[in-house]
Amino acid sequence: MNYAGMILTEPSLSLLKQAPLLNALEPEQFKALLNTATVYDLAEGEFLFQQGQRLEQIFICTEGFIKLFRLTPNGDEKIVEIISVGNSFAEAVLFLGGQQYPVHAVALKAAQVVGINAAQYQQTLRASVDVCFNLMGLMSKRMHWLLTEVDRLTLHNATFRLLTWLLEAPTHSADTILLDVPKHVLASRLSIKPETLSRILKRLSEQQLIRVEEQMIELLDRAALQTMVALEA
Amino acid sequence: MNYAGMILTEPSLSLLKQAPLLNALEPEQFKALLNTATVYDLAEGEFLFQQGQRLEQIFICTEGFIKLFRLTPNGDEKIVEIISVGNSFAEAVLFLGGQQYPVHAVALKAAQVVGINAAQYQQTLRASVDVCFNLMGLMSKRMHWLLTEVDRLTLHNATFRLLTWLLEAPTHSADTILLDVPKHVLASRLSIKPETLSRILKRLSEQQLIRVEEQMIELLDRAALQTMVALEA
DNA sequence: AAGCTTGCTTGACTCACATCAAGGTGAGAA
DNA sequence: TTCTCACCTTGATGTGAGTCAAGCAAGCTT
Repeated sequence: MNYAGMILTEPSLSLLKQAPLLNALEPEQFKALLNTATVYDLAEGEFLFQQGQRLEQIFICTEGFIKLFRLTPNGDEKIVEIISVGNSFAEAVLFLGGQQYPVHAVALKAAQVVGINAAQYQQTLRASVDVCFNLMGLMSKRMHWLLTEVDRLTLHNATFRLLTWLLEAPTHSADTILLDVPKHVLASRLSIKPETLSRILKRLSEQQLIRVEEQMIELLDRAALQTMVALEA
Repeated sequence: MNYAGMILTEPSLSLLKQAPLLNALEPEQFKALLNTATVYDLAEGEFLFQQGQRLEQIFICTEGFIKLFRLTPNGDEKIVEIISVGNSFAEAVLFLGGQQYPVHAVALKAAQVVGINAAQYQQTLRASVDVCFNLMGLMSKRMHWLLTEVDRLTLHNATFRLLTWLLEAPTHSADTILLDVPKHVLASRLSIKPETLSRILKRLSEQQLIRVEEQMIELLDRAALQTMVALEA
């Protein structure tokens, strides 16, 4: 953990400037925020913060992946979101007003995160309606995403959730998806057990719809998959 | 549908003024919004808008209940939220930017809704950071709620969802809950089938934890229910 | 090389909840 | 009164996905 102005490299800096949370700022405002920002370099598996913790910073990921998840006393874990480079999280701190934060945050692989003082960012918000609008747009997007998430969980089954994920996933080349996380993480993301994911992948393979090889999933018949989703959605 | 300034009764007006969306407004701003607002008097079962529709208004419920729900082609319905008097909805319009609205809205019983011009409200937002903060606070609360909703759906079973609902429900007197909607609506709200709800209620009754009579649910042992929830939560 | 660990797969079993189907009850209509 | 319709209940049966347990392969360590 170090002060941001000093140690951030150029690529990270330009990433920060582009982040929706910051991109409507005047250069001086941006600098001011950076001066009190802290940089966290996290090793794989290292916690950034824990559920229930009281936070004073909002975060922007500049390297690696951050996994946000919830935990039940019996140890069940549900991944709420995987934060990738350029995205912010924990903006809720701005309005939660002293309440505790609702998720855990841990680095999936080595990651770098910039923490921005929430109180100070609030001042910035108060100073600029444009920045407010940026943030509101962001929140509204997140809400919409959460809404469709609730949808998927209630209206649809595990296969459907996997299918929509597959069809929206960033393809490496044409119809090939390269998993950047182990399969059990994907499973949790989709709220299914690793065993079940394995079975579904197997079934889809037998139906000649996909081909799985290690970390790679190839969509053999994208059209067919799309109609499967369409029929049920 | 009529112009709001003319036909709104006094109680509805004061309700509007208290709504989080509007309560930071200057009196003139409030009046200006009202002048272009429209009032919808809906009969039971009447649609306010449909999923996929392009909206230009945000809404505040001043009477009755509005049910927000999603529909699949095969007719499955999932109630996303029940809006009661004093609450706003469809604020997402402000940031969705010409996209279609993600839910249906229909009156559960006779209801009155005030529709406020979204573009004009945006102007108001631009004019006042305080109003922005109000709205952001509102959105952040909703997001938090959605998050716990995803939680309940994935981490917990139907009985648990009913229990948490029971414990949070507005009690009529002491430990008596009076359902203001038919049971199958509650079922959908909890993402379970009416039959299953019926069975769960029966089981809890047999365990002497609750007593059900028509529209009334009495919590016979609130403490026991709370520990049940706590054990699993 | 032998042993451990981690991630993945597979099979047998279980269980919560859905589905299908058949009543029951009360309110309002004819 | 009787019909009908909406709402609710109950039983029989089906099924998707979780649980438990065993085993395999690849990559480590020592």
